[in-house]
Amino acid sequence: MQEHEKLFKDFLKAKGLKLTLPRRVILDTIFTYHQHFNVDALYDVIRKDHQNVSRATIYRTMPLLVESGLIKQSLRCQSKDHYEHIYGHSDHLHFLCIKCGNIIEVESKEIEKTLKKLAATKNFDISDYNLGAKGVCESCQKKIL
Amino acid sequence: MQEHEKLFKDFLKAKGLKLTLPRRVILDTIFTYHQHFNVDALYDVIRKDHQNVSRATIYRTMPLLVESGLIKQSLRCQSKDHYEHIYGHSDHLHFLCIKCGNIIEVESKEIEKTLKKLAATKNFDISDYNLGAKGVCESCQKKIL
DNA sequence: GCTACTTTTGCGAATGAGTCTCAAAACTCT
DNA sequence: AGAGTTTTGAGACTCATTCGCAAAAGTAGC
Repeated sequence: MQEHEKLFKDFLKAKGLKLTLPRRVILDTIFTYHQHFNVDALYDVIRKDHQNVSRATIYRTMPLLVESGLIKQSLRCQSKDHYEHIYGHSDHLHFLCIKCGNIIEVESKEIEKTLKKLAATKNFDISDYNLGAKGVCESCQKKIL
Repeated sequence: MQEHEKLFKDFLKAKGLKLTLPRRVILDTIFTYHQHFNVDALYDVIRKDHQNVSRATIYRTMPLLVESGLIKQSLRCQSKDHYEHIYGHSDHLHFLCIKCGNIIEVESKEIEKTLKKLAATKNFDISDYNLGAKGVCESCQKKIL
């Protein structure tokens, strides 16, 4: 059993829940194929090998994965919630290109530090960051429109 | 005509569009009553005095207001898009309390500066920031669960 | 102010991501 | 294997947001 499976299993167990086959398939698929993803795309990938995992189950599993700390909710894009890995990935922020939809990831230690400092001044207990910007990426700027 | 009306009118004109009565009502209501708001709440307020402004028109006007730079899209909360003023408000970031739903606003010059610097290294042309964190606010931390 | 033209509006229908229900299936423990 | 719980898939459902359309309102030129 891989590391992330073990973590998820422990998390579930602590809540009296089970690491079932569909949950395992979802978790493994996420950690095999995807960086950023949304449920729809995930569903398509999963369906290739497992025709019997339903959308509902994926939707039901996402909050568990988020709560477990393995993934987090990320940008909302084209009216869909997106997710990204946390486990095994260092904090970073996103630049979302509004022309091509690509996401550029950038290390963000400094911003993170500042944010924590600010939160401390307000006695706010941060559970999750959301840092980024929308704009136009380098290659889209070069395209003549 | 108030300042923000003039700005919006000029913006619309430049696009060959018109500052109609419904658009004016929407704009004025936003700038009179609201800091953060969502379309639903805005609709209720507007309806008190103007029974003939439809939801569809509000939905259609929001992107124009965003594009004009008067307001921006903000946190998404309870499955609803939220908006906030920009015109007349300095940049700030949000701490959203996941217990009580309150939003704490904090000045963020420093983070902004860092973000701009990072964007510059990637040649990314920022049009809109999105900075914030979720967590638990001071008073909710004190509540015993 | 009136005409001709374009944009806008309100209404209700449509869309679509995400949630819920429920009976059947899968786990877990003994 | 059986009892008791949690999960699941399928499809119905919700509800924010968008769309289509015919009527209404703005605008520019007379």
